[in-house]
Amino acid sequence: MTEGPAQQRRTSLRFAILGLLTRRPATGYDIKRDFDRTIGYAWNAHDSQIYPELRRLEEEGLIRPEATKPDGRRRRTYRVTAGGRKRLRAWLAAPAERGFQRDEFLLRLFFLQLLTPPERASVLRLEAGRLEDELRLLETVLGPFDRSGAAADTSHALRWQLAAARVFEASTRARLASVRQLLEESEAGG
Amino acid sequence: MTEGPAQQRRTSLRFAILGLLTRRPATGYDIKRDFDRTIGYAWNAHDSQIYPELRRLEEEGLIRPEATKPDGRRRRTYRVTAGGRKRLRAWLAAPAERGFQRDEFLLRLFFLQLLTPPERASVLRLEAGRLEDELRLLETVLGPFDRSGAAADTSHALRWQLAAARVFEASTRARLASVRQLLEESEAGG
DNA sequence: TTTACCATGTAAAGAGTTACATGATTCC
DNA sequence: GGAATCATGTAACTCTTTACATGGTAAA
Repeated sequence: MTEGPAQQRRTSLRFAILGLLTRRPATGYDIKRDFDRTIGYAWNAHDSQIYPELRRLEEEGLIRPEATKPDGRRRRTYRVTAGGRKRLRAWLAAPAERGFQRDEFLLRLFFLQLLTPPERASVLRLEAGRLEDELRLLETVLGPFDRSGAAADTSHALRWQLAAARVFEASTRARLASVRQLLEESEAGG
Repeated sequence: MTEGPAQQRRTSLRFAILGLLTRRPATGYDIKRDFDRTIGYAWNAHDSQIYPELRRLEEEGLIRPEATKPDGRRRRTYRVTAGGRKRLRAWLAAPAERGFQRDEFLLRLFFLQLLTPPERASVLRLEAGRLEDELRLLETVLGPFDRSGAAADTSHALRWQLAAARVFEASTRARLASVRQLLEESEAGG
């Protein structure tokens, strides 16, 4: 009973990193940028979380560093191993674990009664602005590829990346519409 | 420079708790249930997080325990203080801090290319089912009050609680529609 | 030469989850 | 008498953020 089996890491961060590494070998720095530029709307992490996770993944044999040319520059470029790919696929196919949802805006909205009408309108306007910013940012992510073309070609490697962005876009737009409607109602009758 | 000012707590948990306590005095146990029954789709916490937070809120004077009747039963019922209300209102009116979004399903979707077509369909079906469950659960939350009536009366205290649920519902439905469409495309052409 | 970008970390603390532990009351 | 519910916590661990720290390379 004193047995201490390695605790299972449940986080998605490691799988996000493994996934990005299937696209190309990369350094920790590259991975951070790839988050920002491609999948940041769904997952992201700070450098200080990425580097230790890379070390753990290496220790577990899920990734390995490329042979480094001694150019005097400190740099580790990683690749996914066969074992890493296997683990990633297993995670992708597994049902998502159910945890609590956390949504700070909805929490505020729930208690908005406690503010004055002008304060309420301000909160709603801020959220609408934030959602608009997100949609604008998403356009930059979607820019690189031709949207309709990639969507039609079902065998295209970018199809699912595009699909993820589209799902995010759709729910963000729905939310923006709801918030705008609340704002109108609030300015008219509240 | 050795000064150690109390670290600011950035979490929304304390405000969720303060908010619930504006609705009625409650024990930690009550608060847990209120989360589950009212605002759980937007914020929630385990007992083991709620009890220590209640202690901290009490220490900071934001809530206070009611005088306990000595009925032999260990129980602390809390109320919000004037200071607590003030802090809650300040948080409600403040712009939300921008952090990273985290969405495990979108992360999976982004890398779905790595699975076989039947595995992909399975992942999509699971997510559709999960979203349907969420909508069904939301109906239970919305049941207690007459929806159209509460929405029309802009001065009603429940109006904003209903609004929060409606925004959540709208974005969940949009997401479900997107996922179903991907499923159809995937079953037809993939 | 200085600014922007490339590159990698450690330390400390806060936030959240899981497992464990205890005991009273109420309803059947 | 047993099960469900009420009620409160501690310990250990994992996950995430913030602050700090360092140094190389490339372009203007």
